Amino acid sequence: MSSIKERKIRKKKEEILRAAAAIFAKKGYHGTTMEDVAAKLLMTKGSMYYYFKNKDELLYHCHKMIMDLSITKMKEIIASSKSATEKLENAIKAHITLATSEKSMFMVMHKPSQHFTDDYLQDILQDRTTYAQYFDEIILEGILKKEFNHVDVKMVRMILLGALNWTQEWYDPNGEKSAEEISETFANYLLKMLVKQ
Amino acid sequence: MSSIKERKIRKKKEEILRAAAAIFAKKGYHGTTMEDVAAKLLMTKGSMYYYFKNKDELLYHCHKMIMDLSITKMKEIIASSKSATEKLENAIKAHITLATSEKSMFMVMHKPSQHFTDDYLQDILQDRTTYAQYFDEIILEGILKKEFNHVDVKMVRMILLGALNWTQEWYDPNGEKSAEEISETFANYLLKMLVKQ
Amino acid sequence: MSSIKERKIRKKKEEILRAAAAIFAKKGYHGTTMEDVAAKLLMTKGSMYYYFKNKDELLYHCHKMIMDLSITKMKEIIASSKSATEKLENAIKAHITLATSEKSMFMVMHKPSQHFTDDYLQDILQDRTTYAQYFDEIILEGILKKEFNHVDVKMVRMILLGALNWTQEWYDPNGEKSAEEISETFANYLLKMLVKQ
Amino acid sequence: MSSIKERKIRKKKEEILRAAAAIFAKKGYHGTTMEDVAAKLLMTKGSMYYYFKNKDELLYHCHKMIMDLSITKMKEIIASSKSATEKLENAIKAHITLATSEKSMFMVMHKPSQHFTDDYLQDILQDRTTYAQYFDEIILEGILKKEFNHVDVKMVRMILLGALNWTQEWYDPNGEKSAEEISETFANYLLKMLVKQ
DNA sequence: GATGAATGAGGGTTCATTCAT
DNA sequence: AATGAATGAACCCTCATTCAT
Repeated sequence: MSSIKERKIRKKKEEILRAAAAIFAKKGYHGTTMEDVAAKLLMTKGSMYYYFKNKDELLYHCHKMIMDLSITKMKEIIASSKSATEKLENAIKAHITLATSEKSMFMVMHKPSQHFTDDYLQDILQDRTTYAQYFDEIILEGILKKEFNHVDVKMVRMILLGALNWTQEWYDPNGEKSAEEISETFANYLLKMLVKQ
Repeated sequence: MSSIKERKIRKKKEEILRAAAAIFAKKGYHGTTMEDVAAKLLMTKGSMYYYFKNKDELLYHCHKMIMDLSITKMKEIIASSKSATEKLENAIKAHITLATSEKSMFMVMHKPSQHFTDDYLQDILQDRTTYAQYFDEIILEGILKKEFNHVDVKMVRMILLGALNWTQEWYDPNGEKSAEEISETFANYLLKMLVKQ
Repeated sequence: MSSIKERKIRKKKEEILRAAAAIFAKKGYHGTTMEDVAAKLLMTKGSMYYYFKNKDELLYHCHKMIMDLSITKMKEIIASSKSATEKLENAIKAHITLATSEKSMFMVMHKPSQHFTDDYLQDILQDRTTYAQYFDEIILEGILKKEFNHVDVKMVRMILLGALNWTQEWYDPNGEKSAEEISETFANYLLKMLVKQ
Repeated sequence: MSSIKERKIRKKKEEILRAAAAIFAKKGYHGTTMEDVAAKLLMTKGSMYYYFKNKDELLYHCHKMIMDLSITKMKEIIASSKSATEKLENAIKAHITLATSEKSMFMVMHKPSQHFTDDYLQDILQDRTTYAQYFDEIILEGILKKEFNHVDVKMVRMILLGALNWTQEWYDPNGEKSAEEISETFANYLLKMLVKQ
């Protein structure tokens, strides 16, 4: 049970993470100063150290925040009683939804090995593997259920994730296509690689 | 006609760019120091300024080197008298070949807007647009020649480029699949989105 | 109304400016390192950037400090209800007093165009012009009131300022003549150029 | 007797000194790079080291060049069979002529103690003392010959030199007054301090 | 005599981090 | 909980100087 105090702190932490993510996304991790983040929050540099013990921690928790969301969502999808085709469609849509609605957080995740070493890195890579495996699972399920062709699971997953992650490089909230429409289109085209015609 | 001296200097510049790219790829642009690059070349920091007037210039010329190669290759492919299907296959293969054989250079190109401003950025973005247009051209040609389905050109191109660029995130020269095999597999799957069945 | 904190910071800034001026005067602007200044104040190089955002700023504020004093003093003199002769005497004395009591600051002002560009330079030159005009004003007043001969105002002003500024090149606090005496002597001789005999 | 070769070298050295002086005057000693000087002469940095063994030497010889001219001229004036008044007039004119015609060289001489140490500095200061003494000599002669009032020689000399040196701060070859006219005016006013009326 | 290339010592500046208040 | 001030380690870049060719 969390006290009001704890909730307040947690809320503040999240605010900080969002501000940090926004700036990391724009300027890159190294290009961002603690000052930048503090300024965006109308705090002072020093104050942030009360909530996060250093800059790495900021980045690490950004990763965690988004990976937690992603993995939770995938678990739901996997657990649903849908066809593999529908699951994959949903996974694609969920990924794009997250990549666009949480664009900054998502962008921050680029190249963790450039910023972390040791434990944090292991942890993050583990999350990524987990996430990838969910995709593999769906694809495999589709193959077994004869919904999908007999594809090279890993290769197909790489194509999927590549296409999906790339969205955050070009997606523009004010662009001509909404995230929703992009999702539809992507699911449509990408499934052509898989489903029997 | 270039004198021996000019050739020597050009060679040196290329050496420097390769060393820089390798380290940029590993540590990121901001995470790389001029010292790092110099050390890799057994030079002193100061000497590098004889060849490139600052760190930005190093990054910029890495971009140019790889974009020049990419665009040149694409021009060849476009100009060839092949079917659109074959052209797209070749483009996919060429992209993967470059992304894997020149992995470091390729990785360096991530997020130019985080590192450049103004003219350099415009120049780089222009190159990217040009490159993207070649893909569009092939796809369009395929549609007109009835080789491809009537797809949304931009969306398909985005899927293609996403999948292709993502390779450099996971491709491992010592991995179980060679770049060649990956190319084949990718071309195979990706074309399913396009060609009539 | 200034808080204690503000006063403290202002005091610190002034300390820094005085230290900087002392070293600029001895070694010249370019010959002075931020380290030099910091060392004199028992600070670290980095700390100084908390108060002044760069080395230029240090020099600029030295200029401002002394020009403000000079101009304020001149305004007083001009506003006083004395004869032009007395005003000029007072101006001469004031100038020498400042040039000797704030020797370092004064010396720093040499050749602003070698150190500044653009706005700062314009600002400084404007102050100088203002200061020069006060001298012209007094001389002109003297001429109109028939206290002075009908001299070429600008030339006489140049002679005056040249002689006065030069003092800081040779004045020695331990020398045989006090600043006071020098003032007297200078006023005495220089007025001979002007007053009717 | 100097060979053609020696003369050629001497000429080149003088060219270099003039170029150096011009840039020292504009940018200050520390603000000037060997590259700057070389570029102005269409040479390479390295080549200059054939003629002058380092940057200090460049500055030192600038000083010497102008001091030699100044002192030579003063010797002539002193040796002439003119009245003290005329000698002083000539000295004033000579000084201004040099300060304006060799503006750059003249400006270079500012604050030798900021740039030299030890022997070079002693040497330069000695030259300055010598030069100052010539002025003192003329003033003293004027007093003894009853042409001048019984003034404080050193003070008057300081006023004279101050006014004269200051000219190079404001003299503009395209200004409304020629160097010639300035000389006349200055001699006229400055002598008022000295000559009996 | 001239030069291209290299060097290395510094200098200005930035910034993550700390800590007393 | 917050902050102002200080620190020091790095980093980019400059430049006088050297030297083989």
